[in-house]
Amino acid sequence: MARRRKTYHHGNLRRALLDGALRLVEDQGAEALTLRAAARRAGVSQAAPYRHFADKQALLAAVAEEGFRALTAAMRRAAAAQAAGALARFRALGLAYVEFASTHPAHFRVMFGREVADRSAYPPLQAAALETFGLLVEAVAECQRAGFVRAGDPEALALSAWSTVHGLSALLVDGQLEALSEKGADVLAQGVTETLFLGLGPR
Amino acid sequence: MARRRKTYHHGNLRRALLDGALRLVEDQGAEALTLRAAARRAGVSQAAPYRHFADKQALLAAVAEEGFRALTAAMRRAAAAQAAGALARFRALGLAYVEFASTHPAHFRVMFGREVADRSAYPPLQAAALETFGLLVEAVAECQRAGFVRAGDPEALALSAWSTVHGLSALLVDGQLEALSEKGADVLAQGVTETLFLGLGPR
DNA sequence: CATGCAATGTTGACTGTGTCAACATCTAAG
DNA sequence: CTTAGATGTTGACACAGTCAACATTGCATG
Repeated sequence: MARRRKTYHHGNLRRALLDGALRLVEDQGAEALTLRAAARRAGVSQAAPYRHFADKQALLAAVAEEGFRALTAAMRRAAAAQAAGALARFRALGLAYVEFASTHPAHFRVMFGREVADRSAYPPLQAAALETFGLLVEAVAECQRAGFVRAGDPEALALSAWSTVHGLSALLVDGQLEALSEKGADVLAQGVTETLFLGLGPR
Repeated sequence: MARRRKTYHHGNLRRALLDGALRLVEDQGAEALTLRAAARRAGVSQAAPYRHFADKQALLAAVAEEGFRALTAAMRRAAAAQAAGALARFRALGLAYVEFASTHPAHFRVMFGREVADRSAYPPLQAAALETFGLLVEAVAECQRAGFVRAGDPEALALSAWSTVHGLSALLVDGQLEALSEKGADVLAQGVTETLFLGLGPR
């Protein structure tokens, strides 16, 4: 990698930087993501990234944004694989969330961590995150119509769901459960969503 | 502050560094915590901290440990203020957890984040974290005896509770809910724990 | 009490990072 | 073509973590 390029201009440096950044995060963790390292991977000088990203945070924001897109896609895929009804689809969303987190812990951390200090400065990031949450809200509404979830503000109920799966994901990703349980992420997710659905169900 | 000290030796540099670190984190966030800044605050040279902490992670681990102790204390206090029964005490634990997080977001992030990469290298940290989780397990068991929580492995059920309150806390602390809701942390916590208790309750 | 060792601080240096200004090169619009 | 903007490069600065070499001091032991 980092092979010499022939032309002075790169051609698509922005994309190359992003790809390099994504690989750095996935392979070596968020702290390995450095502007200079990304530049090196793209075979470009240390200052070149500044033509495409205002600063390191902007690059991180882009990485986070891609993460939300990938997460949303994975959740959609998982739900689509369930023809068996609204509740099954809802559950699939939650399990996919946890699975994404445990499969891509470093990426997950960039998506939610504070490396990107002010989210509102990156509207595309915010939009991508909101779309993910939207999946949950829709699923709640659908389950309400099907009688699997009790009446109430769908957003508020979806927040319960989000908190549950996000909490488990965060604890997993941050290694907080290593000392506590041998069980795999999927088993834990099953257990936790079980309680969640009992709580969301009609009385 | 950072006043000149008279003696060559500081007297209690370790404690002073920890206090400085805590203040830095609380006042300016985790990224402001730098070994050099902590040293400055203690009125000591840049390399002095290395006599008391192997590296930056060790200092962060100590900060995290203090955080868990403070969190545990706050939860105990909140539960003790509820004479009204097992379920009320359990709820108080959860609300105190979320309140701690939203009151000390930066500290909370150090406690759970990955700045401290390998927790198992810091047994006191792990112990402090385990004690916090222990509060939840005990509360679950107590609630089971009182008939407020269904039968089942207390640890597994406590993990549901932990996931829920931790998830909400993480989302709050990371600013993920700012674009979503005007409600205060306490209101959100009420709503989320409501669903949680419905899910944990006897069928 | 003297002394010498281990603990504790200090200095100065090295590497790596984010960032910027000044400069070089290329691309495409007129 | 020409030339202005876009895109890369070089060199520098400040600051961080960390280490080796050195200075100072408190304390246990003789």
